[in-house]
Amino acid sequence: MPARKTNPDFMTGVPELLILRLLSTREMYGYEIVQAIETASGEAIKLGEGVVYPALHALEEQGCLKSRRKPVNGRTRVYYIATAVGKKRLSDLTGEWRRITDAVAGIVTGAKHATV
Amino acid sequence: MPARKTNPDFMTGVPELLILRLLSTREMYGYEIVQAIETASGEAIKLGEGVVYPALHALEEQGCLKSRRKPVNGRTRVYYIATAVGKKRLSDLTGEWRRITDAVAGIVTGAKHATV
DNA sequence: GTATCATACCTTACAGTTCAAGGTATGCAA
DNA sequence: TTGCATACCTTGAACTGTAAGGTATGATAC
Repeated sequence: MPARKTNPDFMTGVPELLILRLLSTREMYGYEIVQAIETASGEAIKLGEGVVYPALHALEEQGCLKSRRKPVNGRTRVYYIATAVGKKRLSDLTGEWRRITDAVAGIVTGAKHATV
Repeated sequence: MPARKTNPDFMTGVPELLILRLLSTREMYGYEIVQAIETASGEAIKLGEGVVYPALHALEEQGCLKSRRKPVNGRTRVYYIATAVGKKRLSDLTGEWRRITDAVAGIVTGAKHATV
């Protein structure tokens, strides 16, 4: 009852942003993304597979990603990469992310907003 | 149907953080907080009353805030201010906020994490 | 030969959050 | 007396991430 949060602070929308960012450069598969984010964030962000797979499916359905199956060592991987739509989306999301975080930083840092 | 979002990106936990920040310095009332955040954020962040009032009540119940009723011009306002517990909470939240946003910035900016 | 682990994909139940929209009531201006 | 800004509050809806589970393969260890 000490307020157990299932949707942790400051994480909403972050998975989508990071996934689009990673896939805007090169082709990757789900399991790889999970670990890439963990590594690239210095362990600060760990996305479960329950976040990544549904996100990939949703993004593909929206036309932001396209996928292809590729057999590797007898095992099949599903590789995703961002489409033009996905890159546009990434650009929009990045701008939104900056807008919000800059605004929050301004207030939290006490910089108020100038001699008000 | 184009994916209407009710829980906008990057806003989870932000109201709590901002409210605690404002009330860590001086006493304020709900309606005032709504407008203060709008102004201080340069219109970037606008919290509805449906977000602020429930948040105030929850924070008070958790011991993070304390309130007192104060009549002003025949109208009654409920002023809130952060307690020691609330300041501790603010400190924790701020740290968490930095951790997440720094990590995201690192990836989005393409700085990956090489050569850190 | 079989137990276990890492890989690799996937789904579901749950809980918490914000938003939008509504509701009450006062004081002041037109 | 109509309307608006103030000032408080609640409810329903929708979305999101988490945790936990489920399937199946290949490699490693015993």
